[in-house]
Amino acid sequence: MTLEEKLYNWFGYSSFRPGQKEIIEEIEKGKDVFAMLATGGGKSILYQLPAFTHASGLTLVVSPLISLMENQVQELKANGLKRVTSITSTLTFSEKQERMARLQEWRLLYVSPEMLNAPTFLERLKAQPIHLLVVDEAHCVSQWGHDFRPDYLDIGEKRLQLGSPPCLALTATATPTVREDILKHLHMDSKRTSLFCHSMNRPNIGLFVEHVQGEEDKKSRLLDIHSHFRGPMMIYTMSRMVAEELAVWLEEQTTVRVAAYHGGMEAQERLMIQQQFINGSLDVICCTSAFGMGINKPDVRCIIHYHIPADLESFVQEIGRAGRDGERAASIVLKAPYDEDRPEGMIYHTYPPVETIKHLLMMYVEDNQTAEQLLAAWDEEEELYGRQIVYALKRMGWFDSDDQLYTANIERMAAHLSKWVEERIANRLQKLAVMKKWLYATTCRREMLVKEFNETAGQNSECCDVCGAEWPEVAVKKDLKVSEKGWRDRLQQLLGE
DNA sequence: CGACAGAACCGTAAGGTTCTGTCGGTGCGTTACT
Repeated sequence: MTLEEKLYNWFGYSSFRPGQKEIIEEIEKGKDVFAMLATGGGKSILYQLPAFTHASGLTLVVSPLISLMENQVQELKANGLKRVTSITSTLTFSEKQERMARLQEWRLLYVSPEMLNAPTFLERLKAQPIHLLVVDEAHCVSQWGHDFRPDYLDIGEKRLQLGSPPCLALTATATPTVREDILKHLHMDSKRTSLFCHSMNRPNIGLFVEHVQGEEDKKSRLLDIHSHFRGPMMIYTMSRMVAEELAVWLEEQTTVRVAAYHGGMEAQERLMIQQQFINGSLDVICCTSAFGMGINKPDVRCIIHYHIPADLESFVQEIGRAGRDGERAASIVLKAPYDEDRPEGMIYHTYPPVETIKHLLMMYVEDNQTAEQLLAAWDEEEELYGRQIVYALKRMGWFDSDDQLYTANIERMAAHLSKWVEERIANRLQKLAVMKKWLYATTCRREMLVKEFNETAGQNSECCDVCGAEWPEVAVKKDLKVSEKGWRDRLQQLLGE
């Protein structure tokens, strides 16, 4: 059976999208593959097809968000592909046991890197031949792994323990440095890995940066932008509070249907807002970086950065959510003078101060605690610090087999940890510096952006403000809020006020 | 680390200056199988 026939029989598609077939062929040969494909470019079929059509074995997918896993599982099941599941913390203990007991039945299993790192789970998994290990959103290995979710850095080691199955790393955006980082941490041999890198450039998204004086200017520009674009928009801010305040303010000032979205909100509410935006019953989302992964809405016309992101990769990820339908769209950064220094505070805030490191190490010495006991002593706000430190210590090999810390040389450990923190901060400040440089670009912004990804810009229908481009004209839609309000009123009348 | 809001201070009062406290992103896991 040809690949096309398999595709039709199992998924009902009559042809592949550009680039898909070549990648699947490499996977079927058992090779390691790194694939950078534009979002919405059909990444999941790359491993789903081999997973179901291959004679035997399990395809293990490591995915960053539980909601993404659940979406995928639901979608496949709805298409009649039943031998797929996920194992996550949302399940009860017995549900987890039940799904693990049926490992040989599943063709496709979705898990988080943290779950993969759980010893009991890994032991069960080792008994099962793994046909392919997929790392979805692989940029998270580099972007989140080094401090926020350290388990990401262990996927490569777990891969070895699972008998080194072939590995497929998937992402939409990765700079050359991030790419190398991913290959290194997943133990993919760069000489023997097939690389498929489609351009990250999105020619239909115009790039604009506006240097404004302060909050008032930003807000008045928001109104201008809103009345120009009309269509669905996303507004990124750096704080949860600002996201909420902006949503309220826009609601008062305009007729737009708007909601806030950030990581501090209830999961159910987040899900609801996400769906309302996707199905068109919300026009604008004021959000933090929590919003976006897995959002595949074709007609987003404008991405506004009310605050600047801390690096260009995040920026590219975020603006990439505009214009998926190929129609004209825009990225607009509103930058006030002090904005460029804002992320710096956040970067420092992420890592434990040197005194904290020493304090933690002294606690180890005095109480002779294990890593787990020590982590339990940290309160929630400091949990991240505690985890970073414990993780760094583990990496440096300073725990014995009983999870006890070697306490021979605390001063030396503290020095090493401080150096590690300094390097992380320096690394992120460096990335921020590139972001700042881009904001002050005096030559074509697109050229500069794609150059960071080792590409050239080529033909673009929209360019940037430096090149003299204007906001793209987009089809003006009807004023949605008015009809929505009418609908609400009618419903209220039906319900008897 | 650093921006900002609000309180405290100065004092003819009013409004300006200084001080203090608060705020700042992304998510997973967490229980025990016979």
